[in-house]
This record gives sequence, C-alpha cells and structure tokens, in this order.
Amino acid sequence: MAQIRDVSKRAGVSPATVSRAYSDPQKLSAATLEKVLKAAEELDYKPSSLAKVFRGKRTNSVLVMAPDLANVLFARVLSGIERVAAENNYFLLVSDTNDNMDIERAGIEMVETHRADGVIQLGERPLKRLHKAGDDCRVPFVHAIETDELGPYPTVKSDNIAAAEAMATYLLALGHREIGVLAGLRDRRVTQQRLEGFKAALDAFGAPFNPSRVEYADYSMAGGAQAALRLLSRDQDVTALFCMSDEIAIGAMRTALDRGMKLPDDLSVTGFDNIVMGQYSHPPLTTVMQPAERIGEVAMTMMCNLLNGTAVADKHQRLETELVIRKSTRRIG
Amino acid sequence: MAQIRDVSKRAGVSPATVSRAYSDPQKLSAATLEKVLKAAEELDYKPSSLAKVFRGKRTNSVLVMAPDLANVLFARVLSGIERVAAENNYFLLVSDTNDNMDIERAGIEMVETHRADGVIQLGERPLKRLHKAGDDCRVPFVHAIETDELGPYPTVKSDNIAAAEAMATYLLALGHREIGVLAGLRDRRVTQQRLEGFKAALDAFGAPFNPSRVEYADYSMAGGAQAALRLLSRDQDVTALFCMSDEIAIGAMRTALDRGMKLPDDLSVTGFDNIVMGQYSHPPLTTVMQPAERIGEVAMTMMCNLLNGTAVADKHQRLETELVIRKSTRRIG
DNA sequence: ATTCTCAATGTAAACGGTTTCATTTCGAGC
DNA sequence: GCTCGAAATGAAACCGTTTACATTGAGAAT
Repeated sequence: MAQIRDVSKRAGVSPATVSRAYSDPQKLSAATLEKVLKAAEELDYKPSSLAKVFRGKRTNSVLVMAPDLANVLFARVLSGIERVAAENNYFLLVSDTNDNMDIERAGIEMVETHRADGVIQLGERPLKRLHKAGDDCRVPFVHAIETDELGPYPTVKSDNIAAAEAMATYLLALGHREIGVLAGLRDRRVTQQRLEGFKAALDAFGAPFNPSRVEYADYSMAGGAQAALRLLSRDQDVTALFCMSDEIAIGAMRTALDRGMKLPDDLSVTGFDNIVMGQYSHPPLTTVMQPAERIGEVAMTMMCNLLNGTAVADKHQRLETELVIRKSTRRIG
Repeated sequence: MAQIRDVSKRAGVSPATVSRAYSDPQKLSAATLEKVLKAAEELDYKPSSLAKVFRGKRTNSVLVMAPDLANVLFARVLSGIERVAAENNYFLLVSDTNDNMDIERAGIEMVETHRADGVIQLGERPLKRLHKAGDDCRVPFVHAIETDELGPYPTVKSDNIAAAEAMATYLLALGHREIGVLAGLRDRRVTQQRLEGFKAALDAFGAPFNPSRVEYADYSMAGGAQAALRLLSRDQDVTALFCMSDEIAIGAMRTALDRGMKLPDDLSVTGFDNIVMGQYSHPPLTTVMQPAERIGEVAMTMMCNLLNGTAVADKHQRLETELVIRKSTRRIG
C-alpha cells in the first residue's frame, strides 16, 4: 500500500503538503493540490486512519456495552445509537457483556488503552462499580436505559416508575383488583422500579399489595411463559397480569391460551416496552411504549457532546412513555 | 496517563524490558519482572493498545456490516459473531448499512485504512461490487447468510432453496394446492432462492405455479400484514400461505385473524427462520429453522482463520435447516 | 531598492509502544 | 581463574501520519 512518502515523492512535494491536501486543502495553492491529488490517485493512496488516530489520540469510536445483543429492546437502542454515530462520523464498537462485570470492566479499560473514546453502557451497572477510581476516572461515559443514580455523567432512560404506575392505574380503573405481577429478574433495577410504580398505583386506589402474587422471571418469552404457569396454577383468582416486558407478556399469553383461557375475557394482560410484536400478538397487546431508538439516539448525542467538550444540555433525560391500549385488556366487575 | 518510559525509569530498566514484561514475561528474570510489575502497578500504567496496534499493523477488530441491526435475525447472527469474537480476543465494529452501497464501500475501505482487519458482510452485496479491484483486493472478507456466488472468499449460509422446497413439499403433502406466496423484497437473493425452492416442490408434485398468487413485501410484520391483505382480498381460494419469513407470517396471521378467519382451519400459514416469537404466536408457527447464531459463529470462525493465515477448512458452508412443525398448518381435502 | 507581511511549503519532532541487534551478565566447564 | 555460550537487558530504529516551527518567495508598503 502506498504511503504518504510515496505520494509526496511522486508529486515532488513534502509529506506535510500531502497531509495538508487532505486535512485542509485550502492551505495549498491550486496547482499543488492538483499535483498531489493526481499522484495520490495514481498510486491509489489512502491515508492510514490508524496512523492518524495514533498521532491524534482520538479514535473516533465509541464502545456500546449491551447485556444481550439478541434482545429486541437492546437491538433497537443500538440501532438508534448507530444512526447518530454514523451521522457524526463515529465508529461503533459493540460488546455483548452478558451482564458480566469483568467484561464491562474490560470495556472501560478500552478507553484507557485508547481503543475507544468513550463508552455507552446499556447494562445497569454504574461506572462507579467498573473502575477503581469510580466516577472520578476520566472515561467519557453515558448510561442509558437501565440507569438509576444521578451521577456526574449523562443518563437517558424512560421513567419506569411513572410508566408502571400509569399501566397499573389503567388496570385498576378497569376494575381489576386481583392483579398478578410477572416481574423480570429480581435483582434488576428496572424490575424494582416498575414494581415500585405498580405499588404506588395500588396505594392510590387503596388496594392492598399481595407479594405472593408476584413471580420473577427472565426477561424473555420463555421466562414469561414459565412464570405465568407457576402463578396461574397456584392462584385462580387473578383477573389480570401486569408483565414487566412485552416478551414476558407474550409468553404469559401463550400459557394462558394453552390452559384454555380466553383473552382478554378470562384474563387481562399488559406488557412493557412496546416492541413491534405486541401489535401482532393475539390478542394485540396493551403495553407502555418505551422509546428505545430515541433513547439510543439521545445517548449517542450526549456522547458526542461529551467528546466535543460541548456541555451536555440536559444531563439526565427521562423520556416520555405512553400507554398504548390494544386488545389484551378489558373492563371487569 | 503513565507511559512506558515512566515505568521503565521507576523500575530502573529500559522501555524494552517493560514492553517484554507484557509481551513475553518469561524472557525476564523473576526479579526484573517483579520490579517492573510493581512500578507499573504504582503508576497505574496500562500499555496503550493503540500504539501497539499502530506498530503491529493489526487492529484485532473486525467490522460487521448488517442491513438492519434492529432485525431479529441479524441481531442473532451478530450475537453469534460476538461470541466467537470475544473468545478469540477480537473487537467488533458494527455498521448498519441499511443496504446502502456507499456505506458498504466505506466499510471495505476501513480495512484498507487499517481501522479493521477484515469485514463480515451480512448484506447480500458481494465483495466484487464493493471494491474496484473486485475479488482481487486484499481485504479479508467473509460473506454470511445472504450470499450466493462461490467466490474466492469464505461464505456461510443455510440452504435456502432446499429449505423452501422442504417447506413447500410439506404443504403439498398436507393436500394444499392453492398456495399463496408472501415473498420478501423482490430483488433480494434470498427471495429468489426461496421462490425457486417453492417452484421446485410444485414441479415435483406436478402442480402448476401461479405467479398471480405471489405478493412481494418488506421482510417485516407490517409488510406481511399488508401483503396478506392484498392477496386475501383478491383471491379467496388460497388454502395456505407460504411466507418467506416468520415476521411476514406473523403479520399475515394477524390480517387473517382480523378478517375473521380461523387458523389453521381456514388457512395454513408457514414461516421461515424460526425466530423465538414463532413459538409464541397464535397459533404457534410452522416454520423452517435457520441456525442464525450458528451462522454467526461460523462466519467469525472463518474470519479468524483468514486472519491467522490458517486455511479455512470448509470454504463454503451450507448449514442444515430443519422443518419445525407447529400448529399453524393442517391437512385439508 | 529595502523592508515587511503573508501565503505556501518544507523540516523534523512527536505520538507510545515493539523489535532487531548489540552488549552485558552469569553460570558452567575446564 | 579463564573461557564460552546462553540468557538478560539495553540502544535505537521503526510504524505513518500530523503539526509546530522554520524557511522561502512574492507582492505591498515605504
């Protein structure tokens, strides 16, 4: 591969001039510029981005850490991140952390060893736990979706508590009182937050919270199906299922259908996230929309600002959610 | 950030020795090694991966180009790629090409400018069309999923023609003759291949192929729903729908259900890919399994071999598909 | 004609490691 | 104690750009 030296020789100029032909062409006289470009063309020269990056100490890439790349929600967030990354000429490195702290730590280290300029964390672990210097370490960091603490770095999420409360309120307003909860993983922040919102709604209606009616599960269809099986076979009285993700809800509906129940007549089911599938499930799923792509876009925008030195306007964004009512819920009593 | 010089000074050795402490420690005497490690520890030194990469001309990262990151199938392939990339200490760069040739070209260029060591293409465009030197360009390239030509670079895919033929044969064996086809995008390779398999099955049964019964659509639930609407409102006679993706099938089932049809009694529907959702749809979807994660794993394994200089054992792999029969199809007549 | 400015270009250092080759050290064998 | 070879270490070149600073030259001002 031709190098800058080869081009400079062929064009009869210095390497610096060739470099300038690319970095800021108007510094050169028209004649020189043309000579250089012609020589470069003839030699099929392409400046080594690697050398440039090494010299400039800016890799123009950011690392995205996701707990599970195959998960629809994360895939959508990633897609949003990608869009604005591409717009701003950043490359994206991705890592499927599987929620493993060591892998996440290695991710943080990538910016310390100059492989990436910053990291966007989609998992719930905060920076504090990923670096011994804690929040003081100089790693540009944006925490998206499953973030909680309002640390020194930017965060984007939707308001899980409010969203859960709205959903539960809707169920209560429909007359449901015996509501089963198909929660996600017990130790996840989102799970706790959504549960909190759920309880708040109950409180507001003066309805008691019955802990024996919550089942924890994997955030997946299979998890939902199993959890529903456990709950439904133990407790015949529930008239509604408050599920903490659309996937859980879809799994639960499968179980209910398999047990011969009519939906929503015998059981109302609600989801969370508004993945496209909810629109096509049977019955179409009542859920609460979480703007996944948007969250990704905002996260990457924040990262760009962080890296530009531009102040991040709104450091802790909480994006609006929205109840989307379809056919999996009905009024009772 | 501390550099190799700082460490070498503090340890009273040369930079070369510090370098060796990391790259091959057994070259050093135990005492020296300890001294160096201690100094490094005290200064919180981490070797700049960037400098190393620059010197070594190996970035240890490969670029994955996917037409749509939010698509379940590609997300799964990506997940498979990620797994073996992580195992082999490669970083992953991802690009959502949106099937855009310019973006794909830029991807290829990334290896020429040393940003990546190779590229895995998930889109259908072959290398030939992405570089003026065509297949001769020295870019390590593996083509996965939507690949066709048996070029000089490795490819992995499942056998679309055979899979489609198997699926169609199954439908024919159930007695269906009036089969509608909900194809994907008309100009996609996979679409053509699956159609070819479909026709082959028809031929084998001596059944005529009726072009007016195929509707092209986006590879999505929405696309499937619309295509089904067009076909079903035009043609009342079809007893089965051969869909070219699970998403299309799920969309189609929604339409059928909305039109008051009973599934599978009034209409048999088949999918393609075996995404998890098919297991939870209503009715559960008969489909053909495409080993997405596996394809990703194989692709990345091939890439590793390519980059190691190890010969790629099986240059053109065609992974087995498998009919998975659930409840969306039934015998008629 | 002389000096001054500014634009265009060149020179060489710098980026932070790795690696080749040379040199020193050390222990074994005599 | 001396020699020799291997092991441990050091010195310096190298990777391919960018950029701070120096130089040149041409035109403007005096």
